Parts: sequence; structure tokens; C-alpha cells
Amino acid sequence: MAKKTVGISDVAREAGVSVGTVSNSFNRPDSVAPETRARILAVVERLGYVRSESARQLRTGTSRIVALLVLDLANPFFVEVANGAERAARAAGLGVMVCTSAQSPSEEAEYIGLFTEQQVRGVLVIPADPTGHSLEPLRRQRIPYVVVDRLVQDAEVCSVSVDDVVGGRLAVEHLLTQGHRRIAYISGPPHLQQIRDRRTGALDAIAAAGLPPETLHELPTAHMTIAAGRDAAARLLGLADRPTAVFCANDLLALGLEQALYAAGVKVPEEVAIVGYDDIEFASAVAVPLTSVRQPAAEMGRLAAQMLLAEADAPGEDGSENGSQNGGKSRHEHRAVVLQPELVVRTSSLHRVG
Amino acid sequence: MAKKTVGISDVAREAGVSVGTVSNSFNRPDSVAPETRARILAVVERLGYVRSESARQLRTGTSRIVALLVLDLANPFFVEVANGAERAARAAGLGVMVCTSAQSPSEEAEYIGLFTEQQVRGVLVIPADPTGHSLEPLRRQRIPYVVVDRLVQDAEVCSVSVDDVVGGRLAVEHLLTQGHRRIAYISGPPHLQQIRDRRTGALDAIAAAGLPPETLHELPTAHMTIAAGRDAAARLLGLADRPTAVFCANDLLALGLEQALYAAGVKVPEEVAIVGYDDIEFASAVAVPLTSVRQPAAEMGRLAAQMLLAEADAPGEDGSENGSQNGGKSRHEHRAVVLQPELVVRTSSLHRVG
DNA sequence: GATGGGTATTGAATCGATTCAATGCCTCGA
DNA sequence: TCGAGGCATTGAATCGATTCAATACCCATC
Repeated sequence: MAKKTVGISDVAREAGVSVGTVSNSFNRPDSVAPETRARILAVVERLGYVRSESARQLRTGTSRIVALLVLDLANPFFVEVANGAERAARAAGLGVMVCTSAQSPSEEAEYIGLFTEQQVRGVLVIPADPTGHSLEPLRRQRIPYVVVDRLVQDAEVCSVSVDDVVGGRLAVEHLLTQGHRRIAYISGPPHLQQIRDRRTGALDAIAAAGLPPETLHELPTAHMTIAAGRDAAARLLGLADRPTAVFCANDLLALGLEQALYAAGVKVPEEVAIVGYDDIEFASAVAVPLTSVRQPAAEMGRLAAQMLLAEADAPGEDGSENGSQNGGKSRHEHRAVVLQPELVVRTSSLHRVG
Repeated sequence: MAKKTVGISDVAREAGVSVGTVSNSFNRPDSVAPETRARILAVVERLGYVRSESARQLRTGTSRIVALLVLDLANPFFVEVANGAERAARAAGLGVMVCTSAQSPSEEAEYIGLFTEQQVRGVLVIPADPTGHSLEPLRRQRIPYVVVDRLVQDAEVCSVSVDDVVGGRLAVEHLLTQGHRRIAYISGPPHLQQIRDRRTGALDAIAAAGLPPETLHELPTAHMTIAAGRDAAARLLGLADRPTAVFCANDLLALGLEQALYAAGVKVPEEVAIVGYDDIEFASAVAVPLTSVRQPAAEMGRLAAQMLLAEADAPGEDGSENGSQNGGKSRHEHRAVVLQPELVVRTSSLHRVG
């Protein structure tokens, strides 16, 4: 019976060299004579040899894939983040393993466990568990990770996020400028930091305009989905003194709202103006295109991946390393990068009142 | 200096047993005495031991992750497929590596190469390369794979797809029933089998109604995106004898079309009726909800993953295997599963003409 | 002809878990 | 008391590539 797979030793034998030389011709090509290398590559081609990553990884201790754990691929915002990250990683010759935690801390923990067993090169994570507890195994195993879409001040970890206070301010400033004086905030789960930050920004704008905080009327929702947006519309229409404008914590909510308002015969933006958040592609694809706070999602993914790779290539952080080849100066510094959002004005908010 | 990571031998020493016993307590728990096992697990906990997948994989020859290669995560349809597949794989204790080929055969080939090096358990692939050439390495390495969203008659490979002829027929039958006699087909790249199949179904319906093939007016597009849908709207409105109904090859096209028609003041469905394809979530979330041909995307992903796992667990297909423990009867049979689409009628097509 | 220096190649040790034949121990029945 | 048989455990071989100190070889120089 034939041997199952062709290994490096088969190539070596067939090419009349040692396994070391075959390995070298892959990993340090210029340390082997051109003609030898050519001969080896020919044999590789002929035998259809592919090297075993598991063996390679066992020896070198590090794999060639990075993991990306997002909350939910159903939200195009996260897809964009994933795309940015994937491109950056591919450019560095690494594969990306995209997984979804479905916002569940336990799923998150399970995946983190899988990643540590795989000894992935690093992890990009949008945390579902606010305590950060589920990331503990990564710290223990010294697997570098970068927190995405959440600000972490820790100084023990890198993070890339977008300034949500600014985003909330931009949205509400715009609505105030349009003359609105009663503004609803369809927010989402109140325990999310982002929801709170955007509210803070909204209230900042209101205070700056010399208006009372009651100007903002918050309508929390359990989920940030299209369906939740529809539900919120009903609540909005039931309000005694109906707001003339709505700031939604993401575009899915805004789309659901806009649809429900249309169905109820309420004109957007004439009767109710809407501002969304994220600026997903679909926001600009509906009949009344949505004004939205644009987050640089792809950029966030790209940056996060680059920071991760930088950390993975840099020496670790226990002091025992100095005196080695790099004079300590290139030791990795954890950074918390905060990107700036941007308001994209479209039809859904283009109507002056008052 | 402390040893980098804690390995199975550290656990063994600390627990006063041999490495074999530690390994056993993970892989065949009931072959080891309960109290021994408890002692070992306690040590594992205390030392924070995580087993090395690379070592495990090197020995056993197979990994615990399956790869999923889709064309484009920006289309929610593929996201749904991915979700179905991921859930099924997770249920079997496997991780999923989701990657996007961006419709590029060369990217596809690169990823396939990565997968073979990783010796993944199996690959689910929505092929970008119509020749199937880029999948060759999988065959050589005997890595099981299932083709998703494409019908493959090959009998050398499993596939899961949806009947596009039926889908096209359903869409156009519906429009004919509504009284339409001039129907546009905004299609997409003509070289895609799916585009052709849907056209075939559309023409079937027209023939069955005793109408001439000219009833269908095809408007091909280079891409199947929202932007392409907008462009197609302009072409549609420029037609001499403007169709009263449009069948779009996917929902992105349909959404772009609907938006552009709204902007041009053309009423949907009164002046132009629209039927989309895929029934993504956003199709039902716009002001005039979209009638669409629903594909069981999650089901397709789920089924594909299950078929893949079945194949991965079954013996290979070279005849040399018989006489072994399984009497040959459980040998894997390649199947081409074809699922049925379903028409979901919404407002965008609900208007009788003629 | 000897010496030195550079380049190309070798081969054995190593990474960490799995596997399985061999061993040890214990109990129960004859 | 002895032996059979079952259960728990051992430990050495193994997977396949990487790595590096050692070696071999060649050419230039003195």
C-alpha cells in the first residue's frame, strides 16, 4: 500500500539531498544553491508536495492564521470591519478565521478556547463579554489580541475604536441646526458603553445649544435590529408630544423606523427627520436615503490587524527580554487608537422646522 | 528562566502519572479511573494547561476546523449561508474559518492552498472559478469538500444548490398572473450558470402561458450590486416600450432599481412591479417591501456542513479499503442535493395590470 | 603546498500529543 | 493457593518540519 501523503523526506530522497536542504529552500531560499533549489522545486511540483502546517507550527510554535471574533455578521457594519481586517492580514500572508459570537459571552469563551488551542498568531475581538473575563486565556497563553470597536484604557492591551461621544454630538447638532427641539433617541441595550457615549454626545450638543436635557427623549430597545426599529416606531407614534426628529443608535434601527413610519403615513423627513449610525451600504439604498454617522469600519479592521501583527512580531512584555538582539527599544507599546466618525447628510434629515 | 508553555508532560509529572494517562483522560475518559482523572483535571486547572492542537493534529493527521470560502460577505445571502454552516459545524465541535474570495479565481486558489497546508477537516466552497481547476489541490490531498450554491453533476463530489430554473419560473409566473405582458430581466453577468438557469425558468413560464419569448427583455449587468441596480433603472426607463414588470436576479439589484425608480417618480408597483431574488432581510425592510424568490440559504449552509462532516468521517473512495472494520457499506456516496426555492409575495409586485 | 574564508549541505535533536503493546494489580472462582 | 481475566497505567515510538552546529568543498592567497 502506498504511503498516505508525501512528506519532506520523500522530496529529499527523490531530489538526492537532505531534508534540511529542502526545508532551507523554502525558508531561506538564498542559502541554497540556485540549481539545487530548482531541482528540489521540480521534485516538489512532480510529487505534489504540500508542507504540513501542523508540523511546522509544532516546531516553530506559531501559526499562520489570525482569528477575528465579531458579534454578528448579519450587521453589515461588522462585515466591513472583517473585510478590512482580512485584507490587511492577507497582505501579510496570513489567513483569517472569522467567527461570530452572536453576542453571547459563552460562545465567545468557547471560541477563545479554540483559538488558544490552535495557538493562533493573534486575535481580533469585538467583545461580547463586557467584563473581559473571557479573554483571560489569551493573556495566560501570551497570545496577542486587539480589542476592536471598544475603547480599552487598560494599557495592557491595544484597542481600536471610534469616538461615540463625538458621533452622538454630530448627529444631534445637525438636527438642532435643522430647527428640531424635540428629539427622540432610539438607543438599544442601555448597558452598552456605546449607547451611553452616544447619549452623552447628544446631550452635549443640546447643552451647547442652551437647551434643557429633556429635549432628548430616550427610547431604549432590547436589540439593535430592523425589527426593533419597527417596534420603536410604534412607541414613538404613541408619545404625547411627538418628537420631530429621531436619532437612532444604528442604521438597522433607523431602517426599521423609516419603514414603519412610511407604513403609518408619516412623512420622512417632513414630519419626522431621521439620523442613523454606521452608514452601512443599505442606508443610502432606500427610497429616502438615510442621514447617518459614518464609522470608518474597514479602516478600523485594517488598523486593528496591523497593530496585532506589530504586536505579534514584537518581543513580549516581561522584563526578562532585554540584552537580546533588539536593544529593548522596539518593545511593543500598547495603544488605544480612537478614530473619528463623520456625519453623512442625506434626505432623511433634510427639512427645516420651526 | 521558566519554561515557556506548560505541556502534557508537566501535567503528568505534577499529577504523578504518565503522559499516556493524561492523554487518555482527555480522549477516552472512561478508560481512566475517576479519581485519577479528577486529580489530573485539577492539575490541568491549576497549571492552566491547554493542549497544543498542532501536536495533536500532527499525530492524528486531521484538524478540527473546516473552511468556508464564499464569494462576498457583503451580500447578506452569503452571510446566511455562512451562519447555517457555522452552526452545524459548531454543533459537531469544529471551528469554522470563513474566508472571502471576492469572486476572484486567483484569491480562491490562494485560499485553497492555505487550506491544504492547514490540512483542514474539509472545505465548503462557493466556487469563483467555473472550471473547478482551483479545487484540484483538495482532490490531490484527499481533503473532502462540498460545493455550495452550485449544482455539480460530477458524482465525484457533493454539492448543495437551489433549483434556479424553478426560481425563475416562480418569479415570472407570478408576474404573468398579475397581468404583465412585458417583463424585464435584470440579470447579471451572463456567464453565470445561475443567471442562465433563472432565465430558462422565466422563459418556461412565458412559454407555458402561450406567450412569445420576446415577452422577456434581458438587461445584463456586470455586477450584481445595488449600484448596478440603479444603473439598470436608467436603461430600463430608456426603453422604447417600457416593461411593466421587472424580475431581478438578486435583491441587491432589485433594491437599487426600486430606489432609482422612486427617485425618478416612477411608482412601484403601480407603474413598474418588481420581483427580486434571495429574500435577504433588507428586502422586506424597505418602504415598499420587495417580493422575492426565497432561497433556503441557512439550510443550504447547514446541509452542506453536515454532508461534509459525513464525508470526512466516512472512509475514502479508493477500493483498497474493503475488508476493514466497516463492511464497505458505509462508504461515502457523493450526492448532489437540490433544494427548492419559494416565492414570497410582498407589496412590490401587488398590482394587477391589463 | 598550506592556510583561511566563504558557501552549500548534512543529520540529528526537537517540538508536544497520541497510540498501543506490554505490564502490573486486583479480584473472583475453582 | 493458583490462574484467568479485567481494568488501569505505562513508556517508547511516531507524526513531519525546523534548526543549527558540524562538515565538506572550493577557490584565492600567501
